Amino acid sequence: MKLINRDVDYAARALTFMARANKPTVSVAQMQEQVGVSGPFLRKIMQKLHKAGIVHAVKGKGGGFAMARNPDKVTLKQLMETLQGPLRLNDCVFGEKICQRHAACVLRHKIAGIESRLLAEVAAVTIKDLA
Amino acid sequence: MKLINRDVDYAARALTFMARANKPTVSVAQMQEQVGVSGPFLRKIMQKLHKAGIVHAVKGKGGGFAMARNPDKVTLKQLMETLQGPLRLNDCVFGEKICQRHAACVLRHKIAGIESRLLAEVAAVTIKDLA
DNA sequence: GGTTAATGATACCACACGGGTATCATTCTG
DNA sequence: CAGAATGATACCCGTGTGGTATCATTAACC
Ligand code: FES
Ligand code: FES
Repeated sequence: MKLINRDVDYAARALTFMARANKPTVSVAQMQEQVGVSGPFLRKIMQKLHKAGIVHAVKGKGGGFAMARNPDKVTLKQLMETLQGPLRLNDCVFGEKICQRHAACVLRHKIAGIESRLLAEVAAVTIKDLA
Repeated sequence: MKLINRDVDYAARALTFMARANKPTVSVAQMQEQVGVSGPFLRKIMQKLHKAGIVHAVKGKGGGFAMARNPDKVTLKQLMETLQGPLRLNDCVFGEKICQRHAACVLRHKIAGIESRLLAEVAAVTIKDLA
């Protein structure tokens, strides 16, 4: 059971790096050594962050990426949602069609509670906390 | 990100069934319809639970499985550990060898905190709660 | 305007894992 | 001995994840 995958891990590092850098833009080439990952792979991650509006990108020579919001406005939860898909820990493994117990299912109920508390926790961690 | 997988889900149902049944032993054949899973698959799960000492097994005609402890002594955490491996949400994705920052890493620190609270939650849910 | 340095967009690959089935061996009851 | 149950394995297959490669596009600088 993984809470976060590598994408999220690398993204957290890259963003932390950017937050500390305090430059207008940071290129992948400048980050890759510190982050400790190959250039192409890091680019793919940054592109996803770009699509999600977490960073903005400047193309062309001298370009790179920059944070689109303040570091304390970017949460771990957002990174997880962006890079590993929507965060539903467990809706019933069987579709609601098959499962008659859905409403009454105690296990699902318990897990829903755990889930909501977990989400609150990952939403409370920001890049600022990491930098 | 899945909190529990199907094995755990089915196991929870099967154990709940057994807890309510209150018979000396329950065979897979008796459970499979209620649990909603094929016989062979459920057997594989039960065998793992047996190895883990959560149920005991009686072979031969008239045999089956029975809970080895009281339902309030079997926790969701134990099922998860048994059926999906040890529960470390995230030790550093890179081995400790590569990662120099291990001790200082803020992200790891945050996640460790989240993890311990999550484990406490899954350890608090017992089969008795579900039955 | 051409070269170079950067991102954008895809397409692809290889491996591990999860979910599930099949098969044969073993043990107990009657 | 026959039948009913678990024990132990071995296998399969679809999907997800980590990672690479390639080409297109944009902007700066000489
Ligand atoms: S099994 Fe479907 S909700 Fe519990
Ligand atoms: S990256 Fe290794 S512990 Fe943070």
